[in-house]
Amino acid sequence: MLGRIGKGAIREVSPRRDIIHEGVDPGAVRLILEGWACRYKSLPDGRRQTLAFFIPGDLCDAHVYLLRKMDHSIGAITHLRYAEIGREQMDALAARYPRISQAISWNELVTASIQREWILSMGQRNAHEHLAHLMVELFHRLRAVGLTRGDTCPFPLTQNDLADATGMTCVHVNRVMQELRSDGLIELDHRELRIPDLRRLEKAALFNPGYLHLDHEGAELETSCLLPGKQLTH
Amino acid sequence: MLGRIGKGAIREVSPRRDIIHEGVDPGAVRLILEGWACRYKSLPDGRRQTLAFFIPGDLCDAHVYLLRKMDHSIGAITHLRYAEIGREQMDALAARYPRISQAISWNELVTASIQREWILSMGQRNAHEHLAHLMVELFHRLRAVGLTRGDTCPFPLTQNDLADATGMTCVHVNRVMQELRSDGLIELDHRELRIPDLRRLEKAALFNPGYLHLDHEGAELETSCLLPGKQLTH
DNA sequence: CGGGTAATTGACCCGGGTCAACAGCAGTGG
DNA sequence: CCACTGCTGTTGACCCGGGTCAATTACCCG
Repeated sequence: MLGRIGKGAIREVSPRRDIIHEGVDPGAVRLILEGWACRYKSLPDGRRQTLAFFIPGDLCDAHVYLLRKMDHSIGAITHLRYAEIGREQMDALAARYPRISQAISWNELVTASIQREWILSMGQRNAHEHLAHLMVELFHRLRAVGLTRGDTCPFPLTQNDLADATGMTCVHVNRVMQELRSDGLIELDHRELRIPDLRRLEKAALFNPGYLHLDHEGAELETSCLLPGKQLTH
Repeated sequence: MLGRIGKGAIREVSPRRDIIHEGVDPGAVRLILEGWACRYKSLPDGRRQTLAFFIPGDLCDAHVYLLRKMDHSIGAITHLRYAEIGREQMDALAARYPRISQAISWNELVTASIQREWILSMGQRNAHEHLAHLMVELFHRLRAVGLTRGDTCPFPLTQNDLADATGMTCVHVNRVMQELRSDGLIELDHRELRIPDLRRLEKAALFNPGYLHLDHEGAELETSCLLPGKQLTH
């Protein structure tokens, strides 16, 4: 039923297009249905930092509409399909289906937790650990919404995207990725990532799954339940 | 009246003590009444990263009680006085005073926004810009809760604290701070920070105040309204 | 075939890390 | 009063992870 409510405001954008820009009034919440996007900020001189990646099932800032101005931008990485849910609609949904409101709060908490782990990565992990960590994180998140097949998952990020996200140069990303490959930790081909031995990559990344809170009692509450094909039992 | 409700659970800890540790069940929300604290994470080999600083009026993760386990720790920096507000109490408050619930949501959003700005700092700002930015941010936040006097504010952080927060070495923090001082951008003495020319420091920090959302229509909704001496008009 | 994006490589450089010693205090216990 | 300890700040010498610059090589895709 959620699907139907949202259907009035389904939008699509092409790769590398912004869907909302810093400084404007957010107005609505966005739910990613298909494709990847990213949240980013930039400095006046052009330096740019990716703050988060969004995959299907992710909500772009459920509560931002409380704020007057976006403090960051959101851009499509691949071709993107998303639902735009207006403020009133959102409030109505929350009031009507308490589980949705719960799911959203939970989603926000996990998002914040991921942001914190990114700060840890940027401050303390070296380039190898950082990139490895990023890939492990994305693999787990993709798996949670059923977008992996065995030990492989889609991976549309360019080395430039990885550079923006880690604060490194794409030249250095390239060199480190080559080492990860030659160490047999990852295989990357045609935008498909294969992780032959997840445990080994996790160890190399100093990965501790706790921050993703995948074990939560309300795991089935994930906003992925808003994705098409799922039913809310209310 | 808030004050009274909280009064049953006012606690104190000495400097450098943890008030809650990664892995445990949070159970309650904490409201800082006096002193500074920090949120931090560490890697198994001891590398440590500060994720946020808390000053009076700050709420430590209003919604964390939805999660089973803390994914980070919170430690006192100075002597600290805080209120512990249990889950039921929190829910009761939120139900009774809608403005409080609003204030909390707003606080969470700002906290997340600050985390994002930190990622930007870590990834794109150099050491000078990063440290300058951190000081400007803290100054603004302290001013918003009335803890500045003119161009000065308390500043209990050691160079080690700054190193943990910025991902630099305390040796390098030292050198950069000396340059900021010799450039006349800051004066720091006896844990008191003076910023002779805020605009100039902000420029050096590439500071853009938007992310703090200080101009929000509900600025008076800040959780600082939970601090003693303030009345809720409901 | 041409143009554009993404990946790769090499040579060189620099911001910031590492290691180690030392100075200034405040507290503390004798 | 003083020796001792521990924390914070400071300094110097040296090193390295990762950045910079620039050229080259795949790939698409129309």
